[in-house]
Amino acid sequence: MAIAESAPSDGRRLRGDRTRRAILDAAARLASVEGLEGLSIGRLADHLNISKSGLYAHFRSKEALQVAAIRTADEIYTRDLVIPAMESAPGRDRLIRFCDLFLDYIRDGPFPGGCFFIASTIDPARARQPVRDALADVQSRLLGFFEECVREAQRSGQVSVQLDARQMAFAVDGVLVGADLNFLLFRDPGYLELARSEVRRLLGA
Amino acid sequence: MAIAESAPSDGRRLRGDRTRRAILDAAARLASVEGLEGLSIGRLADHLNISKSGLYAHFRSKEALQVAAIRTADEIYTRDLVIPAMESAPGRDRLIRFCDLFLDYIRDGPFPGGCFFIASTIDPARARQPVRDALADVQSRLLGFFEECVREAQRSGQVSVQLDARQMAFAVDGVLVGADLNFLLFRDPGYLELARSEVRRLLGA
DNA sequence: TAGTTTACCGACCGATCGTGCTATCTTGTC
DNA sequence: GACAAGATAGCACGATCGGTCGGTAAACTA
Repeated sequence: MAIAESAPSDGRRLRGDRTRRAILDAAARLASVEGLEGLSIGRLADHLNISKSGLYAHFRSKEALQVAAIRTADEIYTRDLVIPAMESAPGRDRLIRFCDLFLDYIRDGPFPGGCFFIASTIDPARARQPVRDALADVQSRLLGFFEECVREAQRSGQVSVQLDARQMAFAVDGVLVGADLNFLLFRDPGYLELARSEVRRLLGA
Repeated sequence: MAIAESAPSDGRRLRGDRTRRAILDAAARLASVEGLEGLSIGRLADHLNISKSGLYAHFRSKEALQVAAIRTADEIYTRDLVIPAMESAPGRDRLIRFCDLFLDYIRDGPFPGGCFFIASTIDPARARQPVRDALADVQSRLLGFFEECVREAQRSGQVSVQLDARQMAFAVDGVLVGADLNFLLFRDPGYLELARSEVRRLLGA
């Protein structure tokens, strides 16, 4: 719904949609390395072998491109991490599965600069409000997902009800963020394994 | 040792040293917002009311400025966080004290963009090797400090010896990084309090 | 076939980037 | 007072930034 709403018979729009998708995929990948602000229109166009003005025909401003890239990254993470994690049982298993997938994704996923959202969250001090809002929205939903997993795990007795579910969700988020940053800095996958152990320890598994 | 090694009687060098220090302080502050790469010589000079070339006379390249800014930030953190934390008893108390000081620093400290090093660690994908190395060195020492605190806490029986000290240090680092990022994104000090509780919970206090 | 819509391009704009070169002050030594 | 050293400024460079404009080719509609 977000991107394609044209008549499928129109070859012009089909071509445009394909281009737009290619731009957004590349933008999300590049932004994980350069950050959302550091992402430059010129370099992005070069990388796609199209002209800057051709790219600009699809997004009226850099800000519009940034917001669309955030939505694209969100869709990619949902497709590759959230939905597969949903196949695991609700609660602890699901949360651990998500974390494992995320840690794999840092090393082998399509984002060469580590997690797209962590790279983008640093920039927002400079970013304009719509960009900040889009990022905050994604992060809210992520923390909510974690918290719901913890609550479900508490309902089923896997995790002590003494623990604050919100705080546990925050702790898990911290482990993943720490893994991303330390792996980026040291290029040492050991931190990903450390994170894997720590998530299990946190959840008493 | 790092900066001033001139004869204290020479007014010329005194003036230069004062300027250099002012540049580095402002650079560290600005870099916490813009990142080390996003930090621009022109804006930095404007902010200090000096000319770009006047600034450039002190640092032969942007890279040299970046590395010097990292060293400066390191000194600031050592002065304001590490040394005060050293007044607390070794082990758990010292680590908790450091974390509390760090979380206060995010909100009220001299770095308006949150922790300087977290903001800078995102960029290094783009950064040149000397910059990466300087950042990795600081982070190594931080994790080492955490780990030593945990080990000492284990020696004195405050923390179970069953736990992996390296993993605990990593977990504490993750909580602090998560607090910084979530506070930056949501501008909600609640995440700092959440981090405070979580550090205590991790260390069994 | 004529006219319209859409995708895309080349050329260009003003601003800013990092970085040099050449003065010009100020402060020191003799 | 002559001279050197160091701090700082003025100016300009090539490159790149985000962004605009007029135009062309292709695809659709009538």
